[in-house]
Amino acid sequence: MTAPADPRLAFLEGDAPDVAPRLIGWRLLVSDGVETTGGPIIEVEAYTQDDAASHAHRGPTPRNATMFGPAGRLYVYFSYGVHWCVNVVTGPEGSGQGVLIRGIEPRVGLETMRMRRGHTAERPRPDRHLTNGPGKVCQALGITGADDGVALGGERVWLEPSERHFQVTATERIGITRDAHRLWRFVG
DNA sequence: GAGCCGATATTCT
DNA sequence: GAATATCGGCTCC
Repeated sequence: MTAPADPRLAFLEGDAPDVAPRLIGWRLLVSDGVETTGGPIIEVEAYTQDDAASHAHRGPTPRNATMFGPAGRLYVYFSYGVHWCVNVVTGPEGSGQGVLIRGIEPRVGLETMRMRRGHTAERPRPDRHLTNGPGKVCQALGITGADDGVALGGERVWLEPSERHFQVTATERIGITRDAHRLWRFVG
């Protein structure tokens, strides 16, 4: 029994390149017990084990172990020794794959996200800088390594269905060199 | 806005 | 020692 508890999330058991565009529009929400933050997913990238750009390409390590677990969990890793980035794990258990959340529309818990991102009265910045990058999404939503392996659908983090139509465009992935030709970045 | 650069955990050479 | 699924601060437009 490795399927996500929520039957609406059964599609996460598909392969990452198929799941990724379908995640566009789903509202990603995170609660710290007091404040809820999040918004619709608008930019993602797929990573598979058969993909030289993926952390899973060379097999399981302590860092990427969650990618080889059941679909519907978060894989959170520390990027460049500086930022946290979050994936939604996809595919059958034992396959190393996931969908990197590169951007959401900042909609829920705006004040909390501004505070976490350092958008203060002393240093005001436009909201468009809140969640327009994988490291920024984690900072605004309060996602850290403590969330690695957490299942979607609990009290901590969950998805809600899209409330409107998103036109999805496929492009090359960003910030990689190996297997960069694959059109596995999806923007809504 | 574009271009350069430093931060530095994890993994690989 | 080098590369990496990134970002913010800096300079110069």
